[in-house]
Amino acid sequence: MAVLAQLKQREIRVPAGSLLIHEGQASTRVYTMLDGWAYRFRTLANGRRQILDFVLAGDFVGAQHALIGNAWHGVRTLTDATFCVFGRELLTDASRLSSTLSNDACVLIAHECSALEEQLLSLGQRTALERVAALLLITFRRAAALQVDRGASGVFFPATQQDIADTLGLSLVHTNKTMRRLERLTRCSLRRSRLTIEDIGALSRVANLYSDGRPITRPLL
Amino acid sequence: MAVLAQLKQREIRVPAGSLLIHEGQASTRVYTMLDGWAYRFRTLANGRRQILDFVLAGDFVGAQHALIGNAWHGVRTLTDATFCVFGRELLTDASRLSSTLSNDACVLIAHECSALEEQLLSLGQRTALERVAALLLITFRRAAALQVDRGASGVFFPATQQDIADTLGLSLVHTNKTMRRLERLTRCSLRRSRLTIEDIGALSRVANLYSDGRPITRPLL
DNA sequence: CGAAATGTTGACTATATTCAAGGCAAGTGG
DNA sequence: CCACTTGCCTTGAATATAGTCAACATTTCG
Repeated sequence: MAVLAQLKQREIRVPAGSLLIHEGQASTRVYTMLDGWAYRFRTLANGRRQILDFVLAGDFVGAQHALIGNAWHGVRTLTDATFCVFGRELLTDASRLSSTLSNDACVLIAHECSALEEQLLSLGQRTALERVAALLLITFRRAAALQVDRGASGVFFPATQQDIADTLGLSLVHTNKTMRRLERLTRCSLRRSRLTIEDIGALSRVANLYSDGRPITRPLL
Repeated sequence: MAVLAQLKQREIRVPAGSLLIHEGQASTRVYTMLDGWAYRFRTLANGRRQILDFVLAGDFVGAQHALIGNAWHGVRTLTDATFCVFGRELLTDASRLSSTLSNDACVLIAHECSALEEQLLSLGQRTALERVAALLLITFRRAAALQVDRGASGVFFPATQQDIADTLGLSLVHTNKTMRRLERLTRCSLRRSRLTIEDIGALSRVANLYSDGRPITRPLL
């Protein structure tokens, strides 16, 4: 912890819609999100965009860029957000600084891999309805875990339907129709950035999630 | 290196089609593949299978399982294969053992993340034709890098069309038709596990890859 | 209040899946 | 050596799923 505090350069506050990291950028900084929402994405030459995952408070940003040199995804904020800024030494020299720190970083990246795999399962094998259900469920769990009421009053989820479409590899129109259908089927709703789920069980059955709902424990940086 | 040799428990040789790691297994061992082909996968409750990526010589297997406790993918061999077996201390205590080792492990996992992201881009945004092209191209590059002739004579790629279909999130039939079409368009071919590419440029243009073709340098374990 | 962004719906089209049938190649046992 | 099986590849036809286009409603924000 003392080591962490020493490496911390400062906190930054950025407005909604900011490009925190460019695609292909070789970043010398690593961030952890303290507050707000963002997403990681890649864009194809023809302009189509794939959102890889959403970034919430506590998540790591820029690890790949620091470790690989330049990574091929960008990061953009969905809301105003605050980040804690570290130098890349946090990762590249972690083992020299603190053995637990270094190990924690590895574990966090491994968790990120695991989340990407679940998403891959969605895009490859799930129907549109299942994809939407899986995304809402996973997002709900993550956001709810950050709230004191554990999501009893619903959670804030600031993605537009276009964002969700780009996450799930579906068209905007089809995403819209599928969300309305899911809403009818399981009484979950996402209106005005507020996600509420009446019957988690019903949604889970539709989603066909791979991992069980066990709360994930992971280190904090 | 001395540390590595000390951690190495033994080498194992497994036949084609073996399940090296079960889905959901909490493994205490970590492997690096020395020779052969394998793939990582997850299965849905309804039986549909998503192949996450292919494992070639030099690749790490089981890092997630060792770091997270239990990870949700399995690993199965496509050919007879040999692995180098390490205890999980390789990862969990890496920083105490050697600072470069610990950092290298992080970098390898970060590369894996990056590869998953490219695959996510395929499943989410690319057409069937583009997906096949991207997979063949990436696989060709990886396999060619392991050969002395750099793939001049083609490379060995032991996946069946069903495997490829499960990798790309397509049906077997559509995969077949698309591969035939791609073969006509770019004069690449995959017959009897032998992948040859006449015109890399043509294939690249179809594939619309995100990352450029720069050879990837990464640490070896 | 008005403009711009986001959400909603229907009709039509394209892409991919499913079903079904047959082909080829490698391996097995008589 | 040859029939026979088995696994994998190939193709066409019918169907389902998702994408595109277009119009309009609603919300958000300046």
